[in-house]
Parts: sequence; structure tokens; C-alpha cells
Amino acid sequence: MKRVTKQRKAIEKIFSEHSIPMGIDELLAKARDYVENLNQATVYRNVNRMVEEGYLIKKTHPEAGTLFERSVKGHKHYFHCRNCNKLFELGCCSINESILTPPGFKTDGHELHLFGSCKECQD
Amino acid sequence: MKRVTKQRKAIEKIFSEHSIPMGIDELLAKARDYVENLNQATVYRNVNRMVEEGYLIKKTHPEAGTLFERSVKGHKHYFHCRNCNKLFELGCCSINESILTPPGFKTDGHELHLFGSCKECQD
DNA sequence: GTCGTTGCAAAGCCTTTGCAGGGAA
DNA sequence: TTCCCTGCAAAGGCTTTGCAACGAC
Repeated sequence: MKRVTKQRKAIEKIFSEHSIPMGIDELLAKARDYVENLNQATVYRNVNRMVEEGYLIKKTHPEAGTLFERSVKGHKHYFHCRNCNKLFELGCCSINESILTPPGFKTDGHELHLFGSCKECQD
Repeated sequence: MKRVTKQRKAIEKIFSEHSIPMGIDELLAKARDYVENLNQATVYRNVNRMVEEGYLIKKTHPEAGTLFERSVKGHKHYFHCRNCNKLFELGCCSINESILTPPGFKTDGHELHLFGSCKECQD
């Protein structure tokens, strides 16, 4: 049976407050505000379990490494700075999924990533 | 100055014959048909350089790990099956990047992913 | 001959795992 | 009390790096 530990609560809290994908280190740092001596292995174990449970989605970016985010079906739009590798959330768009979906396939969400330089990396 | 070694030629040849993304091991195995004692580190060094040169693109698949494929210019659109994790290529779209780009940011490309179930996973 | 490349092995990450103690139910 | 979860440290797996030898130019 599953147990609700303060470590797990802390990690859930982080994800409930941040919708941007996060790496293990970032997550660990934030979670340590709630659980001072939180261990990295514990974070790994929890996020992996959350992925299995379907609460999180695991992504791997060639440069940013492994990232986790809340699994939310539907629109997701990010601006990805090629220079500093930060992700920025974008507003909504008007993608017509059905036009793009191949026959026989069923679409339940989409993700759009823009690539370029963010404001701070323009110099 | 760059030198054209038989090792590098072998790796280029593999990519010119296969358009599907390949992992290091697969690549190494194939390339050893041409260069018997090809070393793994050499493959890593070459593909990394090819990525820098823009000849290859590095991707990470949740299950298959790190994959390399020839870079093809233009928009990239994939259908990602949530069930079997396969990627399918989609046709073109008509994204208006400038509408979505925040003020002060500069966009130079985008990627669109649809998510859902592929034809074979509908059952 | 020069100096970029390779092969080999060691070192570096990131992630997982074994184990004993701690804590939720 | 039970036994799942955590912290710690060690082990794994993938990737990079140092170094001497090799080979393209």
C-alpha cells in the first residue's frame, strides 16, 4: 500500500506550482525548501513512480537532459531558447489537430515548440 | 583541418543508406561491416561532430535512448503514440510563428507533436 | 613531417539499487 | 507492529576524455 510521506508531498507540491518541465536537480533544490535533507535518490524514486502512475511525463531533451512535468492532455506550447536552453510557456494557439491527424489515428493533444533566442539572449 | 578517415566514411555511409534514427550500438554494429575494429569512442566522437556540423540530429527516445538521424531542413511534425511510443511523421502545416512569439523573442523554427493512439493501437 | 584521428582504458556523469533505520498506517 | 519509504553509499550504464600511436594530407 502507498504511503504519503512528506518527501512525496513536497515533490507533488512543486509540480502543482510549476507547469514547466523540470530536471531532477531543479526539482531537488525546490523540494529542499520543504524537506531540508531530501535525498536525490528519493526524488528519482518518486518521480519514476509518478511517471508509472501517469501523474508525470518524462521527457528527454538532448541538451537539457531528462525533464519531468505534470501530464496534462491538451495544448502545450513552449518557446525553447537555443542559447540558454530555458523553456518559456506560450499562450494559446489555434492548431487544427484533425487536419494533421492521419486516417485511423486518434489525437488527444498536441505540443508546439518554438525555437530561437529569448529576450535575454538577444545581445 | 578536417581529415576524411575510413571510420568517418563508414559512419557517413550508414546514414546515407538508412534514414531511420539509429542508436550508437546499432550504428557501431553496422559500421563494423566496413571498419572491422571500429571503436565505440570513435563513433561517439564522429556523431557528436556531425551533430555540431549540422549533418545529424540527436534525439532521445524514452525507451530507445539516444538516437541520431540525418538532419532534414524544414518543419518537423510528428505523431507520438502514447501507447506504443512510436513516432510517425506528419505532413506539412501552417503554423504562424510570429503570432506566437513573445515580444523581444526571436523564433527560427518550430516543432509540432500530436499525441494519441496510432492506427495499430486503436484496439 | 605535421597534426587531426583513432583505439584503448580510465574517468565522469546520471540513474538505479542494496541495505539498515525510520516513519506512516 | 508492520512493512513501505528514505538516506546513504555503492554499483551500473552510457558518454566523454587523456594519452600514445597512427595515418591523411
